[in-house]
Amino acid sequence: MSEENDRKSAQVSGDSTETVKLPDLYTAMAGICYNNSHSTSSKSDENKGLVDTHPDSTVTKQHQAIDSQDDKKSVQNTVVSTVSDISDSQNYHVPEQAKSQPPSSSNHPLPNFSTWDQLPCPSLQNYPGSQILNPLAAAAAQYSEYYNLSSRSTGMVYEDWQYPVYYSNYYDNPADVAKYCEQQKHMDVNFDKTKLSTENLSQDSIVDRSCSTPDLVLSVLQMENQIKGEINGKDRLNHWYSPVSSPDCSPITGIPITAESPAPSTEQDSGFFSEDPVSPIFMSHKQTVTQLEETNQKYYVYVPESNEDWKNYHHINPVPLMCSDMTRKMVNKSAMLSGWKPGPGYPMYPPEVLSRNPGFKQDSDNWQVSKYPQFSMGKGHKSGLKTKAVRPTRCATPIPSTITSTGQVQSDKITSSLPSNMMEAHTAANKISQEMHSVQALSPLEKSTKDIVNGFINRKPTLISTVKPSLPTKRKLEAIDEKNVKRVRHNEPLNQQGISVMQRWYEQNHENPYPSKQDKEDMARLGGISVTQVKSWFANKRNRTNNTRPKVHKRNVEEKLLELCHQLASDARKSTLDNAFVIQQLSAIIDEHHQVPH
DNA sequence: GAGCATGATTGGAG
DNA sequence: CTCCAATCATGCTC
Repeated sequence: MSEENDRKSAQVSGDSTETVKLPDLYTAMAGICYNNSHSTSSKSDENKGLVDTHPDSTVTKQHQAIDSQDDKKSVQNTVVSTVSDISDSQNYHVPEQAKSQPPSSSNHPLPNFSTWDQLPCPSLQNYPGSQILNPLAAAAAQYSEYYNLSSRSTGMVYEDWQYPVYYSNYYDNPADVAKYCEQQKHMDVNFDKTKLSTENLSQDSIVDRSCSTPDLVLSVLQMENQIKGEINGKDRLNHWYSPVSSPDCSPITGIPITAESPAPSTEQDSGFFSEDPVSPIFMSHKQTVTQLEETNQKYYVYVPESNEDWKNYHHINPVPLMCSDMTRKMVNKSAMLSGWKPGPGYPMYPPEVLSRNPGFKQDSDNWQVSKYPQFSMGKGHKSGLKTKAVRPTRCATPIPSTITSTGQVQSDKITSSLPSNMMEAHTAANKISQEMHSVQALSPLEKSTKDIVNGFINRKPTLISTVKPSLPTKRKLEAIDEKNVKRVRHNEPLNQQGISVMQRWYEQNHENPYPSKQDKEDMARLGGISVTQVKSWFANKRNRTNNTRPKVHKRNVEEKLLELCHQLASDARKSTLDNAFVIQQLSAIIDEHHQVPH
């Protein structure tokens, strides 16, 4: 690995001693793991065959207590690894004997469960000193495609990308599938409903939605494997992208989620491709309505208050079916070790239904924004028919009917512009949501959890659209519109990870603080910000530290002139300088000045 | 409210 | 396109 790669790896992995536990497949996919800094360092020999032992691998008494409660349940393998291991599939090693040597449940660091329903509600658990981390963030951060894809969401998203998520959210029973197919047929989008097979759905799945999110995820992973045949030789390429967007969830920084954490979906990384990796743990059948003072919008925030709620998590969880290749590897490996297989009851989508738009260039190693403009129209889609991406999540979904100010205008515009089927689904989602869940205040959760929840409640609103708001070209025009539209701040503070990444680079390159395009892209990716933000940050940084080329040169010229003046003053007493020498020195400085571009 | 820090934007230069 | 300087916009502190 090159030195640069080493550096990048170090940046991604953060503290090399940091321990991240992947409790199991399910929690991994939920983007949750626990980094327990207060735990004891006990790891029995029994587990050594299973885990990638690490000096900091830890087990808490609390975990053990939980474990003991679940001892009777079937044992799941637990993978404990360092972040760097997770970040690098090659290092993500699980010993061979793990397959034949199940862990001792008494030493199992986290709750055992073999099905989704057995996973205790995370928000009810109190892991002292634990932080919510997201190992997938680090893994996904290495894939520039993820970010590029997100950043080039210029307002139009090809319909292909909507189907998987859309379908999975709202049409998970045969009746819905049929309805959906009918709608598609009606829309004349050259839609072949046979591609949406329902044969795997049991008749009673209408009421028994037994397919959990992990089921779904692995279905997609299986599908991804099929798709992957189309793109042989493209190691970096993934058809699905990790639902990771909030850098502060990442073990890169180890920063826990707080009220200051950025919204999972921002203007810079459109929500569709970067679903909130954390909020799912707060989504369940309980909801609270919070009025955001700034926007006067109401948001539902789902908070699991019981294990029962948590069990029902997948009923409303719209985790996008996107994952990085690394995620796939991780999940597949975990699934393999646990012997877990996708459960019945969920339709398998053939690749052609979900494949990337045909405009995608497969033959280039440089998949860059500038080269490949936003999704071109391809076969199977009516020319000119593009739809705005809908963020089909019910986490923090604005309720248009209750919005009275700025946000309402925005939301209504978005929803009313949706295709009828999406509009219907969106409405239905909210309706179902309201029917299913009574509005009530947060119950007394553990303080840490409550704080985190409040963080989400108070975070910036997430538009249901991924469409990057089109800003007026003139700010003064914006001001005029302010009469009715409350301005959305354009200078949201950058996340700490992004700043630290750029700061580090700047300090290391103080003499030449001009990152290359690749450097900028790397920093953007690692920092979870856009390339534009990187550019802007460096421009401001250079300017405000008087480190721009013109300023540096001016300073150099001034210093040389000053030095010459000192020399003149000094040598005047000695009378050793003649006019010719002074002129020569001044000319040299002037010549140098003219050579430097401004 | 002033002062400051910071992020974004603008228009010009190259 | 990048870079720059100026400026705008916003939030924070006092």
